[in-house]
Amino acid sequence: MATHKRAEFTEAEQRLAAIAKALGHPARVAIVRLLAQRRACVCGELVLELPLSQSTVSQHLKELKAAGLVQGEVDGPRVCYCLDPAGWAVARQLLGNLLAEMPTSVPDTAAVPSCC
Amino acid sequence: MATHKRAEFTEAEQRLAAIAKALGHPARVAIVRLLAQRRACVCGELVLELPLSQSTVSQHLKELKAAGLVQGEVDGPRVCYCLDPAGWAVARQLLGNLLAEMPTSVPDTAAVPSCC
DNA sequence: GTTTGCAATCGTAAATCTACGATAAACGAA
DNA sequence: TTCGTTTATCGTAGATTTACGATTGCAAAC
Repeated sequence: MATHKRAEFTEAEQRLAAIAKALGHPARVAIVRLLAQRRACVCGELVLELPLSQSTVSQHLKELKAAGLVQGEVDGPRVCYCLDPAGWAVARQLLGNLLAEMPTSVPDTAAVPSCC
Repeated sequence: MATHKRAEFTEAEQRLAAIAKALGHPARVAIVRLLAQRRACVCGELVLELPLSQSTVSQHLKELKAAGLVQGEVDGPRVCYCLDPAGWAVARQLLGNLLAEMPTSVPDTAAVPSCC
């Protein structure tokens, strides 16, 4: 039965979860890092940098695109992938909000309430 | 054949991906938010607040615990769940590092290199 | 038009995730 | 000890994810 009950949650919760999920795989973290370091479209070079096949990398890129973190533009025979600043602005916003709500350090007594 | 090639990636990449993955579901985002808002252990109250069954909530809590974001202490017949400040410190660090590397705004020309 | 090279998609397989009900375990209270 | 409450775990089912090779599609080059 599964079939996700995602619809039962907030729009913001789903958006944040989608972004987090996109970053929830080491390969995709590595990809966005590579794209950021080069500050350029790495196209198929990603395949050379990663221990994955071309089709798998393409799939990961598709997910990052779906999450709005990466853009792909056709550039002749190859495809230029860039980070999408707008998507990262949303990510920064949502993740920042979440982190701001979370306990900041161990001596924060508020995180360990009396009932414990 | 799949079986994840996670071992091929950096320790930091895997750690970050694991944290992101834990936050990659709306229910788990909702859970940590609930725990933060109450700043208390909500135990089985979470089940009342969420559109999920008790066993499913328990499973999500298990994953959050595995990611180090949540702690559970037995408190008599019930279990007290609290956010783990240490885990969130790591999350803040790793996510902060990543976000710092990413493009900050649309007019950042560096994010759209010449080859595009 | 044909070939070449790169990337997306298809098909496949195994593993994992999501979700639930049912059951078991742990604890306090009666 | 027995009962009720609370939570974890087991078993199950379907969907999704991860990964790969093979194929297709597309644009430039020949």
